[in-house]
Amino acid sequence: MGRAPCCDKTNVKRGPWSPEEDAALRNYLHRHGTGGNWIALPQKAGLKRCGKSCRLRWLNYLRPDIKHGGFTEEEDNIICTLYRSLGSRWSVIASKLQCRTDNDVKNYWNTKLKKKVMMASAAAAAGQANLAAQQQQPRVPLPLPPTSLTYVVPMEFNPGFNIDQNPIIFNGSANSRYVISPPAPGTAQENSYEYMSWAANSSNCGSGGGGGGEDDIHGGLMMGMSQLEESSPPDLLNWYGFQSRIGEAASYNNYDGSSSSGLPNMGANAIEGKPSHGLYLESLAYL
DNA sequence: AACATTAGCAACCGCTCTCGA
DNA sequence: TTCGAGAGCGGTTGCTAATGT
Repeated sequence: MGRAPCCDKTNVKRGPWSPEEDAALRNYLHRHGTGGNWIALPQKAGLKRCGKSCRLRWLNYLRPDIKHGGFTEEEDNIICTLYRSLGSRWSVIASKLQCRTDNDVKNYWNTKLKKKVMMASAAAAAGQANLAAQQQQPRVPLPLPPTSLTYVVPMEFNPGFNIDQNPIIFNGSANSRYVISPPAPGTAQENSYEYMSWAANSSNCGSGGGGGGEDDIHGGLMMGMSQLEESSPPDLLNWYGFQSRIGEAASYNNYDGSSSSGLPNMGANAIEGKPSHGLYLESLAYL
């Protein structure tokens, strides 16, 4: 035998509240208060609702001292902090915020804030991994650029390379702000074709967001990326991703459809026999 | 334009807690 | 001390609007 229901479910209305019902409940509570008994309230107020439903409607929606939506950054921080220490004690968390209900806080967490926090922690974890990788291997000076290339970026030797911090390229003008943040060594993305593609298309790669995409892979050695078509001014850059070994010739497609071959410049610090990866950035405008 | 999917949120369900008889 | 009614709470559902295909 289970617990007795709080009301006769067959004789109560369920679902969304109408404006008339809201008005009836609001008027009754303004005149009489709850009287300490929500169960008896609906009958007195002339509502065909369960007492629990009335209580919920009042506490979560009709109460004059509550606000909905528009959570501020400060409220986000409070919720996150309290959630970390208390868990899903929504009523306690809501009590620390001005004019918020537990239901509102709970819904906000489940629909928005949780995702926001997860994305932030994933980004932080990736950052930590990158940092750890950088600390693990000593930073090696970038190789000298070959004549036809503005720069060579062997990620393997310089995983923290950030073109933003190398104003030698394009003097940091608005049209040439290219940032490459390689994924952590050992991850699936590291040096992968997909990553190169991402780098060429990512909004991190400059004003205009790239749009280049990638050319063919030749011999599994060399990846040529098409120029960043949408960069401004156009034809400023060629990007060539590469993956090769010292002494191994590679062929690759140029963005214009022609092909080239030869020994990729692996830089003075390349390690014999060890695969290396990177991006060439070729400045057409500055050659 | 039509349909499918997703996001947001109000409301419900059922369990636990509180308190008075 | 026990019991039961009502309140409180957190998890879940289901509806609707927005967005994507």
